[in-house]
Amino acid sequence: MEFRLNLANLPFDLGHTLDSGQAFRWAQRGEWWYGVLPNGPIKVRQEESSLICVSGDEHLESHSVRLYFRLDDDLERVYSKIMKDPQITEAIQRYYGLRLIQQDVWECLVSFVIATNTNIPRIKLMISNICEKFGEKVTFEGDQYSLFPRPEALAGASREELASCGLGYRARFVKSVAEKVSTGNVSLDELKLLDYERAKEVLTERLLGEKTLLGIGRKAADCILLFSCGKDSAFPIDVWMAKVLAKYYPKLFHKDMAKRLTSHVSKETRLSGAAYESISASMRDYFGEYAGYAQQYLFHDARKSNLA
DNA sequence: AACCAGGTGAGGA
DNA sequence: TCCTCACATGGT
Repeated sequence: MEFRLNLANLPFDLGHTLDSGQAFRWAQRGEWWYGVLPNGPIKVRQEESSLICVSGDEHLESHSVRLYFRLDDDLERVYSKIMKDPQITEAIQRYYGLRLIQQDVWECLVSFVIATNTNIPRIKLMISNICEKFGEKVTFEGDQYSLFPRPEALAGASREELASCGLGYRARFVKSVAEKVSTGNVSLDELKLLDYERAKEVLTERLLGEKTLLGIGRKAADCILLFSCGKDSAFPIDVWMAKVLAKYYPKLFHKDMAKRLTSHVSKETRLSGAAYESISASMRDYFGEYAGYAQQYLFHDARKSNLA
């Protein structure tokens, strides 16, 4: 299956989008980016005004790819809404065409459970390992690829098997969420229908003092909602974003919150739950309905410029 | 050899 | 509710 999507006048930069740390299974080989969508492997390449897509999946429709890369988002409109200051304006200019993408919710959820307290190269390695060990195999252009493992496959894995993928202490969290999802204890389909606050409650809820989804805290929940559930106002705060906020946006916060941020950056203290939510809400107020887009530009810019 | 990485859960004041 | 600590692993 091969088709090309018309990008005429659409701001879109495939490279910036796939290199921005929101999805972990894309790899650049030559002029192509290779990835695996829920239904199979695909390779994509950008020309001046079109996106060329090649997949072994005969049922893959161009519509699915449009949705995945969110090509129907009016990026100029997004820019006009979030361009509030020189910092974000510069990031937009540098990474013009970077888009949020709409990932599969289950894959995104597991990815950001794995993404805690580690770095992006190792996140990619761990995810690649579990796909190879537990994912269904598919052939594309003579090479073997692995689909992302279904919930049942990871629920059925032993903690040792998962740990052997390099997950470390995350193994028990991954097994736990896989069990909750595969038994239907938690429904991921409903998340897109709920508003941001309610969806975040579902992901982070405690029943009788016990967490339903182990390994998903405030930050992971925000990433999942932003990258797979269309909650564009979600504003995840990780160590990079804390640095950005402390350095360029301290005036947006009350003195005590600004201090907590700098103290958090220098590892003296951690952000309390209330502090995280307060700061994140301030950024939602500041950037508006597309605050998550702003976050992604600032995050990518901070990483690429190796912000101190 | 400490320290860091897209943090989180558990336990106690 | 907040603070503190442990946690697997691989790279500097």
